[in-house]
Amino acid sequence: MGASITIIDIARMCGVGVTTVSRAINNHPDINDETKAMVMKVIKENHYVPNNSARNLKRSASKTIAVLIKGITNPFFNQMIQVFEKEIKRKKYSFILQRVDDKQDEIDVAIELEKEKRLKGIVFLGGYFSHSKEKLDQLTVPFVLSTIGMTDEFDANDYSSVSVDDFKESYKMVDYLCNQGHDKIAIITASMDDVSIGKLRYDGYKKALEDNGIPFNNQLVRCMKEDIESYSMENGYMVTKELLESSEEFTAIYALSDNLAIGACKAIIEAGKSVPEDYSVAGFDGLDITFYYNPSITTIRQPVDEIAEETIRVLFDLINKKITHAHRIFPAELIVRESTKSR
Amino acid sequence: MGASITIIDIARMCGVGVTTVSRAINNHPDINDETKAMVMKVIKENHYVPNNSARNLKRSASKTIAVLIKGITNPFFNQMIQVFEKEIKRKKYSFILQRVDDKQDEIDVAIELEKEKRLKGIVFLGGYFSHSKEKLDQLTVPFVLSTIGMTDEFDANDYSSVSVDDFKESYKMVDYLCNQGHDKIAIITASMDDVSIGKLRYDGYKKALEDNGIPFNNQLVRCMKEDIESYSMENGYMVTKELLESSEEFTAIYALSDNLAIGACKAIIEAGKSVPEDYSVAGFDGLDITFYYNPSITTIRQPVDEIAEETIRVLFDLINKKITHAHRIFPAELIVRESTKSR
DNA sequence: TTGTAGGCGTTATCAA
DNA sequence: TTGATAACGCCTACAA
Repeated sequence: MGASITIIDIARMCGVGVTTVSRAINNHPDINDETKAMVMKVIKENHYVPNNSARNLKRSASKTIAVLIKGITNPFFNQMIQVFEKEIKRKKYSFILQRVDDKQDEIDVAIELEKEKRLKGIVFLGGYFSHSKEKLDQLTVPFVLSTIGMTDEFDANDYSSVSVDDFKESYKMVDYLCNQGHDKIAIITASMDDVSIGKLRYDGYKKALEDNGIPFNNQLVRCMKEDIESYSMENGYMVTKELLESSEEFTAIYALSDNLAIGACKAIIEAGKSVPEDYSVAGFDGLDITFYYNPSITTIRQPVDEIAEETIRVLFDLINKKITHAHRIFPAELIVRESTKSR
Repeated sequence: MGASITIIDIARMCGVGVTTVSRAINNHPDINDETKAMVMKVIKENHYVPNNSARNLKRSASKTIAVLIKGITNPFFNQMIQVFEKEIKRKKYSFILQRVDDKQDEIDVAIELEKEKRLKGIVFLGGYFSHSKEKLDQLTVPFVLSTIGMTDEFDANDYSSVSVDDFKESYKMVDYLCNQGHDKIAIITASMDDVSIGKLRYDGYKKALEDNGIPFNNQLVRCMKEDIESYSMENGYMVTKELLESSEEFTAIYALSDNLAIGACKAIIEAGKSVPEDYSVAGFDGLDITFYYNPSITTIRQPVDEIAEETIRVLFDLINKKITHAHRIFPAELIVRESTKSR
């Protein structure tokens, strides 16, 4: 214990120099096959494992990509991560997944990790993004924002992104509800000071109402509870309960996420009402559960795999200096299911 | 770019020695407050970030705990991670979350990480566990298996664990179904060569049938599809569809996980049948969604927070050498909801 | 309170 | 094909 076995120990045991051992480990060409086999055998027998800190310290560059993920709660991140991993490995790079706490600054984490692991590129997944250009400039390797809503306050030349158009897709859903004859559409949205996807989707809602000549009713705008996990089923449940208990009339609820929508359905069903007979409910994201829920839920399906693949493609184009920046917008799909009906 | 700024640069810029800078960074007592402030100011201005690899390399020990998680898909891991993080921080330790691929060997990952980060302890979360004692012995720091079903083939003195008794809790559920008058209970289970929780829960099913004098019917045992993500809604859906299309009679389905149960419900509803009127459905785990699903789902709720808290408690007892090993079993709770009825 | 110097475990450079 | 040796960036006796 304590003094772990090192490359020097192995070298001694093999009667060779450390360089030779290092060559064996790292598959260098300049080494005799027999020597290599012998070294590897000794390594196996003694369970020698190279120290990564020392490696990273010494190595000038390593072929590794980090994915920083904020709000690991989001269920479709899992699927994206699968794709990231597959694509990154296909490029013969290795892949690090780093969770970022809600309170942590993802750029700070990225800067630290970049030095520690000699990263070649970074993917930021989820969360809001509001950092000064000065801060972004501290990142010396290419990075891509994936599935992160950005407002216009950023210079598009300063970063790259891959996502859907949250404003437009949100508009699409609300417009659909309007076309189904709904004119009292409640929304479960983020807090009013949200500047990311929450705001974009909310803006889509307002614009769709406006274009359909439906007066905006502030009483139908319901923000998620601050003290409950955001975008969660519980949050949708609580907010909807309150809405139902209020005297406000409405025929449809548009929730900013599928989980919120599920909570909404539950609250409605629990109140002895029915979806969609009494109230239509629509979500956003296209989670698997929306298909399995009863009733199945009308939603906007984000093309998760495509977004993930394109994210990696853009990142490598950045790494290989084929481009300096890029913004890719994917269309999402309105999936009409049982939870909404015309009236 | 390239040559990143180092502690030596900072020292030069400040006109002090590196030791002083190091002291400032690491909050050492032996440093003049003014000097420290000055150093920190220069660090801020130049965006200096210490290189973690160098730190880890030099440090003989660091107060950090790693949580290795296999199958990040499992929804209640998120909740456990929250607790881990909170508890570990409360002990003034820092916390690393490391995802382990399905194909990776978690012990190998742990060994590497232990050296790289000078870990003080490890939590293994999820997955199956079948490693030789020889391999486990390569871990030189304490570790705890959390929520990992273990069969008897291990010497209980070789490791520590915190979990529920999967056999007993599974028995409880099936026994309940029997008491409700069900005698044709289908099960959606893991493949027959599973040696972990899958086997334990399946064994509980068989024993409960036996104790209730119900003949075992192999036709009612349905294994998850190998080519679909295990324990997923989709898997439960496909298996149940097949079961319904077969001529086999049954009145209840017991699924080894809540997600499987949800898939089962969907298949039943889609077939024009009703839960629980035509078929009762029961799950296992106690995920939030079981409350929100329609109908709400009868399940076994694992005391997630308690398990997580106890895991950390045991780990620190191990670290502080208060104990040499421990096995904690938590009781789980049968929650009867709408998806099951007596007949 | 501060600075100098040695070493953590590797890999890269160079010479043999 | 090999091996000695100098970094990599930091921390920490020890000395001042």
